[in-house]
Amino acid sequence: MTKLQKETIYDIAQRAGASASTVSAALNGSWKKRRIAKSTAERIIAIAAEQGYSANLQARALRTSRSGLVALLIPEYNRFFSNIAQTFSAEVRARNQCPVIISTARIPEEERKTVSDLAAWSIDAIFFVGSVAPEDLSRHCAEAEIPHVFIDQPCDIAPSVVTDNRTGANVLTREILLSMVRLGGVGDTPRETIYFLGGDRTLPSTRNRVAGFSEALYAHVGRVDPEQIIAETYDLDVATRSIKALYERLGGLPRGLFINSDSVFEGALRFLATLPEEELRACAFGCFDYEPFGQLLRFPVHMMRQRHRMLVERAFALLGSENAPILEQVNPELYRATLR
Amino acid sequence: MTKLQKETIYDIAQRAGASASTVSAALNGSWKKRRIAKSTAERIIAIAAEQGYSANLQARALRTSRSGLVALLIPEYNRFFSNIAQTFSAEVRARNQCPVIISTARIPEEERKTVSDLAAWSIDAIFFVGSVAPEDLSRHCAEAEIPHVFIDQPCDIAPSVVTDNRTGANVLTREILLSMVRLGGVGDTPRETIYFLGGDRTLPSTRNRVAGFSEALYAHVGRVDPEQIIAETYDLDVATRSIKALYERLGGLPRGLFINSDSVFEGALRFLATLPEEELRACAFGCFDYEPFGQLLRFPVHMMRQRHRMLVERAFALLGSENAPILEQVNPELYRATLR
DNA sequence: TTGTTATGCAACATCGATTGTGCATCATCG
DNA sequence: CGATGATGCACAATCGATGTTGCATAACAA
Repeated sequence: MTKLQKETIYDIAQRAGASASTVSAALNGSWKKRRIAKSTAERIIAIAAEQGYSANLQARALRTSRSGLVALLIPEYNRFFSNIAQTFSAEVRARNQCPVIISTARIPEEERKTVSDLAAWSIDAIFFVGSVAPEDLSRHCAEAEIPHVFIDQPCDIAPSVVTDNRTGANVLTREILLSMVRLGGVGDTPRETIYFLGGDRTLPSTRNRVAGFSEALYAHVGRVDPEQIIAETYDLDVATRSIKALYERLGGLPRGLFINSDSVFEGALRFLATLPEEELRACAFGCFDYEPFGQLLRFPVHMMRQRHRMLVERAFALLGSENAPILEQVNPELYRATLR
Repeated sequence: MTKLQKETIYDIAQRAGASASTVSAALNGSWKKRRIAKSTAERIIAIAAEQGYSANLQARALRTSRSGLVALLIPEYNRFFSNIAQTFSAEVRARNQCPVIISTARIPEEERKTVSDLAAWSIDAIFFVGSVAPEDLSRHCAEAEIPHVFIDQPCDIAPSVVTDNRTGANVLTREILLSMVRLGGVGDTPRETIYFLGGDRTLPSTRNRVAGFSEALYAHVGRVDPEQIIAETYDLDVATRSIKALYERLGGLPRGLFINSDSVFEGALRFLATLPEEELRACAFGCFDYEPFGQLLRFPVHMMRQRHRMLVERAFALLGSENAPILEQVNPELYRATLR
C-alpha cells in the first residue's frame, strides 16, 4: 500500500505502459464507449486496485462540473431534522454520492451564503428542509442551475414535499378535544378551552396547522378566538416564556394544549416540569411531532409523527421534475397517548 | 446579477483590464505579498463584487490541494451526536470553512470507505466521534496526510478528546447509591442491588464507565458481582430486551439502574413505560448522557451530561498537534434528579 | 493490389485558480 | 550618468481527470 494521495492516472499509466487517457477511460467505466480493449482495461483496473488508487475528485469535478455532492440544509439538529438527515444520508450514499449536511440556524442570510458556497462547489443537488425563504433560495439555485427540492416547507416555484399539516393538525386537534371531553369538555371560560402554542405564522406549515386546528375546533364548538393561537416562533426559550405567561394569565393550565413541533415541546416542558402532577393531568396535550420520550412523561401526550422516510424518498423522486412547482403531501401518523 | 456559475477570473480580468493572475491575487488576499497596487486590487474587488463572482472551489482545491472542507464522522444522529454536530458546524463555519457531517452507522467498513472518499476530496481535517476502530482509521488518515482528531472514543496513536468517563461514572453511581439509600439501601438479594445496563465493553468509553461504576459500588458495599454489568451493545432494541429480561429474571426492577447512553435510555424506556408507576419509583435511575425529557418522566433520573461544546473546542485545539497520541479528558456535569 | 472500414490507443486541449519567474518602469545613490 | 533596487504587473506552467481528434495498424471488400 503506497501513499493514498499521490497516485494519479499518470502514475498508473506508466506502470501499465498506457496513456493517461486510456487509464482514465478504463477506470471511469467509459472504456467500452472509447473502444479500449477489454484486456487493457482489466489490466489497468487491476493495477489501480493494487496501488490503492482513488481519483482526485476535485480534478474530476473541475473537468465535468459535477461534484457528486448532494446537500441537505436544515435549520438545526432537533429530533425531526436529525431523522431527516439520517435517511437522507443513507439515500445519497445508496446512489454512490456524498451527502453533505449543513445547518443554517433559520438565518436567511446564512442560507443564501450557504447556497452560494455550494454552488461554488458545483453541488449536484440541494435539499432544503424547513427553509425560511424558499422562493429566494430557489431563484439562486435556478441561476446556478442546481436541481433542488423543498421538504417540510413548500416553495411556490419549485418541487416540494410536505407533511399534510392541515389534515394532520385537524386529526390531532380532534384527538385532544376527545381527551378534553373526559376532563370536562370545552367550556366558556379561557381555562376550559384549548390553545395552540408555538411555530411561526409567517410560514406555510404553521399556517396550515393553525388552519387544521381551527377547523377542528370550530366543528366542535362553533367558534375560535384568535387569542387561542400563540404562534410567533419556533424558538425554544420563547416557548418556555409563552406557556408560563399563558399559565399566569389564565391562573392555571388550559384544558387542552396543541404544541407545535418538538422544539416547542421541549421549551414548554421546562415550565411544565415545575408544575404538580394533578395540574398536568388536568390538561390534554397534543404535540405535532414525534418524540419517543413524550410517551413516557408524567402525563399523556398525543403525538403526530411526520414520516421522514417517506418525505425524503418522495423528495428524491421529485428531483427530476425540475422547476415544476409540484406540491406533494405526505400524511403524518397519529400516536395516541395511552392512559395510565 | 449575471450567471452565478460562469464568471471566472479571466472574465473579471478582461473587465478590469488586468491579467488573471492579478485578479486571482486581488481576490484571494495575497495581493499585498504579490506587490499589487492597492488601487488595482480595490478596483478588481469592486468589479468582482458587482458581478457576483465566486471562485470555483474545485479549481482552487485542485491547485492548492486544500479543499476548505472539514468532516465530522458520527455513528448516528442521536441527541449527543447531534449536539456535537451542531457545535462542530458552528465552529467550522466560524473558521470560514465548510462543515461536512456524515454518519456511518457504526459500520467499520463504512467508516473506512468514507475516509477514502474524503481523502479523494482533499479534505482538510477529519473529526471522528465514537469510532469503532480508531487506530485503523488513524493510519488511513496518516497515509493520506489528513489531520484528524478523535472525540468520545480515544485513539492510541492520535490526539483524542474524551469525556472523563471513569470519574463521571463514579460520581453518577454514587448519586444513584445515595438515592437507593432512601429506598432501603443496597441489600443482599439481587433485587436490592444496582445494575449497569448498555454500552459496548470492547470500547474504551464503556470500559471506563464500568470501571467508575465498579469502584463506586465497591467503595460502598465492598463487592461487585460481574452479573451486575450488562454491557454488550449500544443497540436500542437490544436494550429493550435486556431490561425486560433482567426484570423477569429478578421478578421486578432492581433497586438501582445505571443506564449507559441516551440510546440505551430510549430503548429501556420502551419497556419501562409498560410498568406501573410505583415500581418505577422504587428504583433509582441514572443515565450517562443528558436527555432534556429525562427530567420530566414519571420517575426521577439522574443524568450525566457530556460537555459537547468543550469536547469540540478542545478537539479543534488538538488538531495542530498532529500524530501526538495526546489524550485529553473533559469532565461531564451531573444533573441531579429533583424529587417530586 | 488498392481502397475502405473497424479497431486500439496516444496526443493534446481543457476545466479555473494559483504561483514562480521575468520584464518593464521608476526611484535612489554614488 | 550608469548601476542598483524597489515596484507593479503579465506570462506561463502547473494541479489531475476528461474527451475530442487523429494516427497508426488490422481486417475486409473490390
